[in-house]
Amino acid sequence: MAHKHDHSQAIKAVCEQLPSDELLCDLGDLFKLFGDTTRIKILYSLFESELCVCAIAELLKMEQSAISHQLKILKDAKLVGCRRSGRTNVYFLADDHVRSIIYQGFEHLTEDEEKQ
Amino acid sequence: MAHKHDHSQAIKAVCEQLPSDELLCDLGDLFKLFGDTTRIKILYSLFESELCVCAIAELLKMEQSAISHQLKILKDAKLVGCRRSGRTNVYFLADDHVRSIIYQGFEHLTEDEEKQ
DNA sequence: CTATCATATGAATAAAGATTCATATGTGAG
DNA sequence: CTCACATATGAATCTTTATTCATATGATAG
Repeated sequence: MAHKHDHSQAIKAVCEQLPSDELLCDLGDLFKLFGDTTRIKILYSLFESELCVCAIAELLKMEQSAISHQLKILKDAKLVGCRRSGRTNVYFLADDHVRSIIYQGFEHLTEDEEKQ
Repeated sequence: MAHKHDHSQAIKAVCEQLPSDELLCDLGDLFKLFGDTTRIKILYSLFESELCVCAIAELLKMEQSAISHQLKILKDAKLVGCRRSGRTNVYFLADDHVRSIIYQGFEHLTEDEEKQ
């Protein structure tokens, strides 16, 4: 064994409660999507209304290409959906979970500030 | 202007709803903490009971050093707390928000699976 | 005190990821 | 058909970040 004091009981107990490795990885991957400023801003922008790519780029003052790349990631993960309208592509939130996840994070931050 | 069709109205409206840049960055940074498999596993392990470093390392079959580094990140972000007990350091969840944030992500994933 | 266990930490390496640039695709106007 | 606009995408670059290794710190038992 690598260590001297025994916690096999504790480990065993926790181990039984722990979700599968695969689910835990998926969970990490999900939060990773929210763990980038640009993507958070994109998602937040879509809270109220759907938007086309160049509107988002203009709003965030970023290059269209950067936005497109991030939108692709969000779309692949099915956090946003996409619809053609004329020659623009309109993106929208695909899921209300996006709202609630961001909302939880928001709550955490704002409550922290109150404590200070 | 960089583009031709006009969405200044939409941009203006969204812009007013958007939280400050600083808050959005903080939000990204918060989710970044959850966006790593090791950290998610650590947090999840602490759901039921507090644990010392080497118990977590053994549980996750990872090196003590790697766990320590991640625990530092989580502690600096105040997602976990730490208490000395003899010569071991015992870590615990610092905040119920951690549970609810992870829970929301969990919900999203499991509902997705139902749809398939 | 000293030896040993538990943990922390700095530096180095490796891997992942975001942005940019150049260019391709796709669509509608004329 | 052709042009211009909107978007997508591949490759390259730059940054960030996770892990490992070596070692430092800190605490208790004897």
